[in-house]
Amino acid sequence: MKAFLLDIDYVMRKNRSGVRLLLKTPTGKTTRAYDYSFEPYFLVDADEKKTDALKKIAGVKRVETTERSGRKFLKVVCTHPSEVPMAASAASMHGKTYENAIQYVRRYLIDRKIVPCAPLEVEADEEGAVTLLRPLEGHDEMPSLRMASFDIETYNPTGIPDAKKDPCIMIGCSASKDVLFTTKKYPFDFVKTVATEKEMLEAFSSFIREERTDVLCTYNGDEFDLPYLAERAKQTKAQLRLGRTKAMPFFKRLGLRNTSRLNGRVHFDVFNVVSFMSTIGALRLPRLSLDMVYEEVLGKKIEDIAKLEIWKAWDRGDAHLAKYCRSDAVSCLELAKHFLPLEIELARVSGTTLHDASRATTGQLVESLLMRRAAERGELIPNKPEQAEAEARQAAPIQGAFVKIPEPGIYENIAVFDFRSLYPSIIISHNVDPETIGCAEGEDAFVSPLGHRFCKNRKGLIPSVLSEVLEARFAAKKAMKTAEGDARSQLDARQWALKIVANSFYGYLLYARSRWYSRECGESVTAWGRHYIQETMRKAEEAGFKVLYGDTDSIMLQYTDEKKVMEFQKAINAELPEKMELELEDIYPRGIFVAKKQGEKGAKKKYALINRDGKIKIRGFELVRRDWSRVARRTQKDVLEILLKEGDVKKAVALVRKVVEDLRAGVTPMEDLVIHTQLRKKNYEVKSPELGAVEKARKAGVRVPDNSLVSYVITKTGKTISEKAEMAETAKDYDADYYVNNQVLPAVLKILGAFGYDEDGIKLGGRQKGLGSW
DNA sequence: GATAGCCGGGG
DNA sequence: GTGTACGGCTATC
Repeated sequence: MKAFLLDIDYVMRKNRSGVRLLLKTPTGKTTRAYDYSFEPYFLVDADEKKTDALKKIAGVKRVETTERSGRKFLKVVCTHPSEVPMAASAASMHGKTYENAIQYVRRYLIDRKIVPCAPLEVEADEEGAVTLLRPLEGHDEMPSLRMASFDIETYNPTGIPDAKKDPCIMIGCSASKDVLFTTKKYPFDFVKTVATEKEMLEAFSSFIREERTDVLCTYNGDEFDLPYLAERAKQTKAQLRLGRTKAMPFFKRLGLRNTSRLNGRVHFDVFNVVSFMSTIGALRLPRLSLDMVYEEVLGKKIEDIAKLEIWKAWDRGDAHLAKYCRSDAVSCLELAKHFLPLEIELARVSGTTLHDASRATTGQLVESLLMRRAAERGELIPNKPEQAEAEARQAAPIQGAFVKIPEPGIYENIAVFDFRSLYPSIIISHNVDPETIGCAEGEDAFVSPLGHRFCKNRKGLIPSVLSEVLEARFAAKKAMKTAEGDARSQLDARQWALKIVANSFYGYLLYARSRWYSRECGESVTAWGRHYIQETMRKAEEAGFKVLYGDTDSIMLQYTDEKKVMEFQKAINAELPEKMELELEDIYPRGIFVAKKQGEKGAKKKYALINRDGKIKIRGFELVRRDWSRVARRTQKDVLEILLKEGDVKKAVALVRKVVEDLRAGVTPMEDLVIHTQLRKKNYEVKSPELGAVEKARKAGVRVPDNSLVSYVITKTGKTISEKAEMAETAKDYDADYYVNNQVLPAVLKILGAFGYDEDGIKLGGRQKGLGSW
């Protein structure tokens, strides 16, 4: 039969080790298969004479010879995966050990050439034991998966929920239908009322089973919902059977995070995906809360409730709570559906399971792919570095990219160029690889600006795999042009996944825990990068452009004649090595560059541009922070818009003055003045404003838990700021001076400082020192 | 400006 | 369970 691998785990049955495959057939059936035929092993770099000594090590079943990278190694086969670490450690006295720190399941996937989420041919006997398993060609789409999501609410009046004592009060689910399990009655069809918490956990488990869920989605279920429910099940003696067996959720540490796995279903934690998107810059948000992410990604608002009000709403029997809980489950499922195609493609590109791919860092994705390809090429997979080595690598930074610092100010007619995939194209064009470096003098080589020599005669693993990735992306983008509907969106997800992986290779060369770390390769890449961008800038100046700014792989030029822009691009591309290309990103009628700090000269990485469609592109500015009042945030945004759309600095200053006047006149609405800060344990020597506000509230008998998100206003009463701070609900007036001097002015000075304005200048409306022509 | 230490998401 | 792994921001000197 044809099938797709949804998940795989290790099993031991009748003292035999093997893997359990979770498979999805094209007809939509989800099924299981077992394979006990794969033996764990590791390699030793030692002479055959050591065979007998190695055989005597506990757990060793057999010793064979094998070849890697054209050299002989001893292959030590163990009976069980769990014996490998001890056996490898014992074997290390006979020779250096390799490929011993590769998880059994991963080794299985590599050696059997099985790619998760990609088509396979499987044959199994009646008991599910695999008799044939091989990969099939092609990029067939995964059959559609049955998805469900859930979100829990807890009763925690004393602060952060404690699963040992605070009960779970609601479980909202979204699948083929929305159902909410709780112990109170609510006037909604989607609510299922049960008698006890125990019954709630069990009814929820049944629901997930009845839905025959393949992918169970959560938002931070790895660290919150699933461990919490597991503990509640323990406390209430409930059967929490969320998998396809009787087993409880399975918890495991993955680096510094916990993961929660289910038996026979994929636990898809959307928060992991979202934080990954945030770290690669595909999602730019100051906070990754479910409501903010939902609004940013899908453009829809969520039912909202203050977290601290949940227990009160429960006590009151407020029906709003049920709606809120459901909407969290619904939005979680929608986000999961939005990101799943990309994660499936990342799993296919990297060769890791959906579970692992959706929790992987970029380095892990690249490493998985390289390990696979190295094995296919018969090359030795290098070891991970020892702790000391990793620390030494981390402590030795290399010279990075070139940045041309711009003159702060406002500019018109800007053409922005980017080198397409600069670092990947440098790696490929110059055969940058830890194995090709160090080419002998006289041999044909690419020589980096730092003098490192990369042999041309054999193509390295890294450039080979990277060109394969870029070519696959090119093919996917080409196929997209004629594809429609689902096929098109699958191709789009695929090209995006390939882009993410391609862009991670350079970082992987310098990642401290990389198996293929090479400082020399990394610094050669940036050196070539600096060379190409500087050469291009020099040529731009020769061609009569003003080079405003440049950073790593992008160049911003000010032009007088638009026709020259395309001519310049053509001329540059004619001289670049094959695979390298300068692209015109966009034309911007206006842009501003801002100094990093007041007084600091440069404006590194801090700019805002507006294109011909009026779309604003902002880089490097502090994102909207919750601990700024709305009046400060809004004024900053308005100033930026006036500058970009109208190019009128005076008008921007006038707007700020109006805001200042309103504040002084006391007509600014109170809700624009609220500052939100998370209450944290602090030393009481320096009292923070939020702590001042909380202490006052507590004195008045209001219960404010530790770690609350506190909303306060700075009032007129008191001497210090913390004395003046008062909870937003009870604040009657506000301190205009504070809002002018500590909120609005600092926010706008980040921008207007670039135009020579200082605090007094804005207040008085006059221009300051050395202004340009605007 | 360096560096140590904290925190994310969840209720 | 062959593995024990992050990175950005802030406070503080």
